[in-house]
Amino acid sequence: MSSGHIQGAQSTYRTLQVLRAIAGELGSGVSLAYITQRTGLSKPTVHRLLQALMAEGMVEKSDEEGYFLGPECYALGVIANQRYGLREIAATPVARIAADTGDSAFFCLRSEWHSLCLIREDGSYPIKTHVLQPGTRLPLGVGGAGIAMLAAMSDDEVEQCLAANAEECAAHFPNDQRADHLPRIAECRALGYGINRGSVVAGSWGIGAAVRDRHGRVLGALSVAAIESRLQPQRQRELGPRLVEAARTLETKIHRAQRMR
Amino acid sequence: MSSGHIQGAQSTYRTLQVLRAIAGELGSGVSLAYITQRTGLSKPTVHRLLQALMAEGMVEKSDEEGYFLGPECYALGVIANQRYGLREIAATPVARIAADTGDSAFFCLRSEWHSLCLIREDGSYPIKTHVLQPGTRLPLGVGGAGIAMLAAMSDDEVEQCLAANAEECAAHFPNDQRADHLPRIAECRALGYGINRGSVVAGSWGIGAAVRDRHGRVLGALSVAAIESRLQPQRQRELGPRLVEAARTLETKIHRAQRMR
DNA sequence: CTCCGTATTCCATAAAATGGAATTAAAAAA
DNA sequence: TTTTTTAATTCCATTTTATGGAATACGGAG
Repeated sequence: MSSGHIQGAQSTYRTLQVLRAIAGELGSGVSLAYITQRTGLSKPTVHRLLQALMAEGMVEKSDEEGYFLGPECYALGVIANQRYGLREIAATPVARIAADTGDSAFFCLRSEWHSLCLIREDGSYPIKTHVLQPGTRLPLGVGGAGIAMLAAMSDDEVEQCLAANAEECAAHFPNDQRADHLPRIAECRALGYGINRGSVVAGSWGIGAAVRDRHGRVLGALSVAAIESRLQPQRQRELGPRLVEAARTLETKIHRAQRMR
Repeated sequence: MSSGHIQGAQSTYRTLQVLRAIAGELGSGVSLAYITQRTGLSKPTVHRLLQALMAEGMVEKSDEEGYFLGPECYALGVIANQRYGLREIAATPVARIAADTGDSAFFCLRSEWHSLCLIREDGSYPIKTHVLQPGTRLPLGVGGAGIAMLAAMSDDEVEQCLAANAEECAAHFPNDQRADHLPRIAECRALGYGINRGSVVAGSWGIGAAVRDRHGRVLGALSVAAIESRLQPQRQRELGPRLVEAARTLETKIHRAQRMR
């Protein structure tokens, strides 16, 4: 998928490809054949890598459901969380946005070419859109957060991303093909925030603002979702900059957390 | 470290070795030299693997502190958590043990040859031992949970573990050398629960019971810690079986969670 | 400037990973 | 039950990739 270019580390890339093919299906198990197909690797290769990953506890296999991520992945995540405790750091701003706006607020994490919903906080407004739940994984470029993240990347990365997700978008998101993405990205770059006008589920609109790490890489995005009527242009112009500001504040908090031991 | 034996996957093992060498220092960054020394791999090899891991977001580097786990590790953990949500599942029993006994209760996760504290819940008794915090990592065999986990493994694994941790124990835990471990393991196997008689910090005692997955592999352990005077033999005989029972109940919950999608 | 510890690059060699094809196991159909 | 189909696993000669010694570059400290 990603064109691994460090020389002499092919199998490292392949190992990670396999892990992510499994991760891509979230909690549900996947078959060897599926991984084979998704990664483009040969059957014996995938099988060999899986055996090794299983021996190390990174992957487990259930007879009924196939392969899924194992306890060592979980442990790695727990440890990464010590430094990288995005959930804790982002929880406060997300809650505040939800409280202030009355709508549902989110923090989504970038994961490969996808957006992974980490936090959801509902606001007080009685009609809530339930498209994004914690754990929901959408291709980048889809949804408010996804648009913001994609727009925050280089054209080159955008290109790679659209290529990587083309198939999935074609299958699940008829309103998120290549031609639909580009103008939204341009708009987002101009405004600073991304606008989702119901392309995932009709009537469910959203706004997102990207969050970068200290090196400028896109980490994730803050976003707000509401029904169409609550996100008309005037409110977009109100919420957008508010989200962007919150994203900036969050960024400095994250940078600080990453700096100290 | 672990003698990877699946043929044709050397670099997968090496990649994971590097990741774990970094994870082993928890949130703090490590140097290339450190990883080199810890894994026994050559400098160019480690360097190459790190470049690849960084390109994939599994590892990050800060100029001041060196390498640490990156956002993709975090994301993997979040996803593994969907199925493997040990924290959520174990939270209730841990809280109940703390409430019932009045002492601090813990759930520790097995991570390689270490015990990683996931959950700590304080009881009502006013003197608390603060040796184990969430995130604390101890060699297996050290502490109540660690003894229980180690004792639950095969003699062969115990051997590997002691070898792997010998250096660390020698450096940090003078009361946890090989000769100290073996009788404790024997005791634990006889009783069903492990007893830590202050070998980490004098006066801080503990009891632990191992938790296995559906395939019998050790996942982690429940434990209780208190000051010495609160864990004398009579109370050990009271708490031990209680912990074991809680561990059994937890196991069935975990197995059920792992079975369904 | 030099020394020293650390990180990075090079490249000929050795070793490991590869994948086509064969085999086996597991489901599905007859 | 047996047959058919599909998926998983093993084999092994071939080729590519990973390897690590040595050389080089970097970054303080004196």
